[in-house]
Amino acid sequence: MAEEIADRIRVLILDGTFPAGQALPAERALAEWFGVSRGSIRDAFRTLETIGLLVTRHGQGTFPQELDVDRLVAPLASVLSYHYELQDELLDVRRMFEPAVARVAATRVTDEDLADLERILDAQRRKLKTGRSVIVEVTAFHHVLARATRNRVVVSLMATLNDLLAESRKLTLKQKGRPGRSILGHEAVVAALRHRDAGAAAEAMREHIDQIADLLQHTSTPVRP
Amino acid sequence: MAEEIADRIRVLILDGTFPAGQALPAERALAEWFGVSRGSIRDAFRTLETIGLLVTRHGQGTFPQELDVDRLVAPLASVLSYHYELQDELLDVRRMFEPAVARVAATRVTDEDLADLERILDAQRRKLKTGRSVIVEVTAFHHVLARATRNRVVVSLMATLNDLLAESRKLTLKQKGRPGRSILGHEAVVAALRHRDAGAAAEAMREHIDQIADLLQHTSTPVRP
DNA sequence: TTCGACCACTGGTTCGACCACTTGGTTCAG
DNA sequence: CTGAACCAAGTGGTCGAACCAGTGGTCGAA
Repeated sequence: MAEEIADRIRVLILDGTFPAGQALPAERALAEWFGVSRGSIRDAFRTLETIGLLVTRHGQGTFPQELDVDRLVAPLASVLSYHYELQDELLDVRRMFEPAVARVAATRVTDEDLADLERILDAQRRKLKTGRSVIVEVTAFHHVLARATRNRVVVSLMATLNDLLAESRKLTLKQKGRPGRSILGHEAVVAALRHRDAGAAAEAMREHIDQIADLLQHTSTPVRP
Repeated sequence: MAEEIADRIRVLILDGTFPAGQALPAERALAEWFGVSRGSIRDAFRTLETIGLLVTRHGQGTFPQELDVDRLVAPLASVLSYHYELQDELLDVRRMFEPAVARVAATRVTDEDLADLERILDAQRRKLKTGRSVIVEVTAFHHVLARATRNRVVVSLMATLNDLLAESRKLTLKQKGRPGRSILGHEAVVAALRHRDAGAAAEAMREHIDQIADLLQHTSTPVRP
């Protein structure tokens, strides 16, 4: 079966027989090697491609892909984003998760991280004055915060949550006075980080998320596109 | 391209044109309908299959799959499990996440959940007396706890973490006196849940995880297989 | 009615051919 | 010698036809 081929190729990639950056044998060669048809090889390649283990380049070959945690959760995001009934649960998760992230970030944050966060807040303030959307800044803020934990899995999970919550953000950030309140929450978090105060950071983030959750609860559910 | 076909089919599934439980048109029919070859349809099917949106049954047809969050993160787990250097970071994540899970679980736990938890602890105690491995019970404990949050995303994330941490569990649970201490932590959590005491539940879980982290820190890193 | 053979579907696989793209060498005009 | 244009070989992308292998219904004989 093609599934078995996929498994065998996966093992060969992960054990280093096929190093990243170097093209795999051609589809035709692999077909002959495994004693199956080229179609089966292609089926296997499609599977490995969608889980982010391979990338094919027309005319050049098929290449093993470096581990990229972000890409691994991307399919999750793409599918879940169609299921709006999960949005509440995702916010729930974020409410459980982000205060802890802020707490850890406070113990590991670097001056560079703080500078980045300040820059983001500055940009956010400028956009607020002209009434432009601050979704980009809000998302970036949470990303840098996750990065400050020095934990790749945290960064990845946060990226997923950010993607999935983009929809609800569009909603909350449109509301009167909401963007202003959002930046207050962020500023409180940054202040806590600057003092490396883990408890205060977690508390500030908790309040921030609670505010958002509160707003969402008082908002009609988003219309389907 | 096959990728475009996959997108179009995905939309048709998610908007209900192809309801779950009812077979899609045959590959040959879809090929003609979209004006592409059967191979391209099959390529698209493989992609949609690996992200858990389709399931094919030989001789019967191809069926849209009900949303199953577990299946969505399964590829993540399968790949990450090959990268042992992420284990520390994963424990880190768990330490951020599980106390919050326990906190929320305390507010939503049902009597059935509590009964299940008690049953698991009983089994764990029995196995302890005979010195058998309690990995299954430990894993089940965290699963039921996640279930008690009534949040499918939490259950899914916890399942992933559980899978990924199975390796390190084998290590810690082998140590002298460790299984006994593990059940003490679990009992404290259940006691807090029984009183619907969110703060105590979170605190108990925090202590429990800290103990595990402590043990892992004093343990040589696992050998690569 | 019951059972078995058959048939019409389904996906699974194979093969051969051609197209599209990339690369690197070759050729030829300057 | 230089540079541009060309060409050929290799790659993945696509196509079509054929056959294999399961599934479920139909039909007919017992």
